Amino acid sequence: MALTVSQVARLAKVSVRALHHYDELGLLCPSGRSEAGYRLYTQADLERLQQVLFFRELAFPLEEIRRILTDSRFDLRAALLMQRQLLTERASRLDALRHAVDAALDALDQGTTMDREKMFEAFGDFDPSKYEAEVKERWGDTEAYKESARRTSRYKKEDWSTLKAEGDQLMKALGEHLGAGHAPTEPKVLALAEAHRQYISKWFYPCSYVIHRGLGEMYVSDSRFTENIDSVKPGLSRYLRDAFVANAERHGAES
Amino acid sequence: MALTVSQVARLAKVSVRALHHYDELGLLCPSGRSEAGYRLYTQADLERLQQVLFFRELAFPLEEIRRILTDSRFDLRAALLMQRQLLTERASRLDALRHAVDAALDALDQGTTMDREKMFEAFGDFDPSKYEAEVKERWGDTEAYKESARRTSRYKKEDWSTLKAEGDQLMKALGEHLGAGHAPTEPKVLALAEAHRQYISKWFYPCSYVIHRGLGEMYVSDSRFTENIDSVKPGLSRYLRDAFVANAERHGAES
DNA sequence: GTTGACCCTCACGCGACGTGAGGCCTTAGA
DNA sequence: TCTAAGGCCTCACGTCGCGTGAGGGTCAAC
Repeated sequence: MALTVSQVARLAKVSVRALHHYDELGLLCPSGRSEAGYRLYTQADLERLQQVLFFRELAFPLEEIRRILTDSRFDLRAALLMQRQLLTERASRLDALRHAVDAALDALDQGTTMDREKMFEAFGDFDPSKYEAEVKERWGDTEAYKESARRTSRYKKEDWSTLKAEGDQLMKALGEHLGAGHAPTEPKVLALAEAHRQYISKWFYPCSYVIHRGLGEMYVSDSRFTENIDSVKPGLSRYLRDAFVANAERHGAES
Repeated sequence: MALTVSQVARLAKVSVRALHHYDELGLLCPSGRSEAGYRLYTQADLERLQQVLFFRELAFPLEEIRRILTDSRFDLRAALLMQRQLLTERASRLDALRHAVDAALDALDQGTTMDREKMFEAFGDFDPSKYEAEVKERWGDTEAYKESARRTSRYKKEDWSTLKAEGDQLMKALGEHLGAGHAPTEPKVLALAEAHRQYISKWFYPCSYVIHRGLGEMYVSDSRFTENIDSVKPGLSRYLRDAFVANAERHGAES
């Protein structure tokens, strides 16, 4: 019942070369080899390949996919729920792009010039896959992770829009405080840090002060987050970290 | 009013390096340079960048984007309509992927094994961007191209599903004739070739016998099409070409 | 004048394969 | 049994679209 490499390639709509590559990487190794050295794939291999392809579709780097699938804590159901969530987010982004095209068409029809910010607002990424995978890895908080996946899997486009608007609003407000020279420990700033923690609790998972503080540390220590957040306002990631730390301290979270 | 490279990068959510790269490629060259050699971008440059990013989002290779935008026949409105269409197709595909995830979740919940074909059916590409761009380039039939873009821009998800099902059905039927050893010139096969021509006329643009014959030639001469079509049944692309040629000849199309 | 942010060109490297070379294996048909 | 076609293997160079860093010049505010 084993399949050879070309049979799998045809079935899964990937190239033979890709399957070789995945074998080399240890991402998807065939369960067996014929006496001639031919790769032989089983049903379990196919199931693993499906997971690989879902994650690949969601732009996860192959090495990261390998790590996720190899992790002893890997849970297929949780993975599928997360993948579903991320596909939903992708669809939402495609919608935004379509609206951007419509706006460009309108501008063209009316002979007007599009606002610069509006021209590009649908591009760029807040890629939740990076966020979620990192949370999972950094804190090993499987319950929080699962809760997040469970909760967001039910979100519709409108939910994602609301969620994103709310998050962007918080970031913007914090960026303005930074720009105005307010210290991250000022009450107004701490109130926003608290609002951010509650935003996470509301939309993703229960976010304790300890976790929230860790999130702030991660914003600074991981350049992917730093870059994304600092695109709102240079220095914002550090500012958030400081505010989250101060917020956690005033609520008695242990160091 | 000119913008420097970092201002544009921030606005458009791309990297400075990407903008350098696009300049090198001749894809997006700044309209000016300061005395110090700094790149200076204008509003027109921003508009071109928006087009670049739309096409990039749709996975067009950069060299191809450059060719399209540089083409004297480039029409912004037609491009936007096509981009809109392709984004719709992408959204449709995301939907299919989401259904695939749901199917995997169901199978997991019920402890069953997914059908192999179903496991992977949402993966792989019939990428219309390749098709449309090639049509535009090969035949320079701008009217047909525009008609196609105009028509399909109004299609909804259901339309795309119907369209795709119909196309797949035709391919499958032709593949079965190939498998059964029927010559491409047999009446039954020619009837399917005619149905295919009408399918194109119905869903995309008026497809003359000359154009249809050219489409068949393209299926054979361009490995991207050959591979895709031959994945249905090996040798199908050549078979289609022969059937389309014969169909055109029986309808008096000039050689 | 100094400093920090910005800019330039140059160039190596990465990830995910595509492509082709050279040669062994399998199967069906003569 | 032999042959031919299609399949498989490993090896390795190359492509595309940048990321990253080096070395050095420019600009504006203090």
